[in-house]
Amino acid sequence: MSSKIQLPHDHGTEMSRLAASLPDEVTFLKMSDTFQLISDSTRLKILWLLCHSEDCVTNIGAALEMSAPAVSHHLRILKQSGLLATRRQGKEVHYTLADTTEARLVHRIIDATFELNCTEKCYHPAMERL
Amino acid sequence: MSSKIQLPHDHGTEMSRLAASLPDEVTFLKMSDTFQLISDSTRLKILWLLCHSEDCVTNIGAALEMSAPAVSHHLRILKQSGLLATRRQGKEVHYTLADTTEARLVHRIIDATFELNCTEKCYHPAMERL
DNA sequence: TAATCAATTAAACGTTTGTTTAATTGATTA
DNA sequence: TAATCAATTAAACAAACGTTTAATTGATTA
Repeated sequence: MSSKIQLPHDHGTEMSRLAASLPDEVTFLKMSDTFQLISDSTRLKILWLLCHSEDCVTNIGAALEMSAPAVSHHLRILKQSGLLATRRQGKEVHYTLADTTEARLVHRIIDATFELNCTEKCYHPAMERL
Repeated sequence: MSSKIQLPHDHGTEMSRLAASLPDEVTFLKMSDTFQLISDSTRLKILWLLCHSEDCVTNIGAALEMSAPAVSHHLRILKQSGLLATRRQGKEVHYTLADTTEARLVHRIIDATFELNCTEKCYHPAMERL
């Protein structure tokens, strides 16, 4: 039998059992941080592009009609969070989606949200979970 | 043949084709707004609870060990966004997940994120898409 | 109708966020 | 090495956010 937590009111719901099995604080913080990354429309656009291609800062800025510093600012946030990886190519820095579980989760969420059909190139076993 | 957008650099990527089929601004704003709702750990906890039960403000506050005004503030945001619905039960107000496509998308995202197994009770055809 | 409990609202506060402009660093090539 | 192009960093600023405390509204019941 699973444990319960005593609540002020008893409405016969699952709430007291749910409260007892609430994931811990750190998990909620990590997950809300991930959602925070895609809660800005500029970052969502950048990720939408990088889920299906890769390119330099200048091209990403041109595609979104945004200034280089503005794009760079968001790319830095996304890279620091571990969602993006970079590769220097001469004068340019090419950004790609990172090869991590978190990045694949975000990829899946974006695909589902925009109802894209992802090609085989995008397929990855860890993405099955969403 | 799909159209392209002229970019400053040509790296032979899909970027110029992607840029031409970028979803419109309003779509990105709507979707980032949805993610903004789950980018706060308190709201994520509330939604995690309400994805699988329903209850009054007092019980939700007790489950999360938070003050009534703080919980009420977030419930208002979630209700105004259309993610939650309410039902007055005497002195209490019971909150439930709304019966909308957006709410089902959020439900799916949360389940996938926390790797919950959703029971039949949670099943809904529109959720198949994620 | 007075008291009580539940929920919401309002005001205030400090914090975080995203953009802009300007300056700087990194790498290539004329 | 001087010039050029790409990218980043820094400072400044307004706007948005989440919590707290205190006051208020809504509904029930003694």
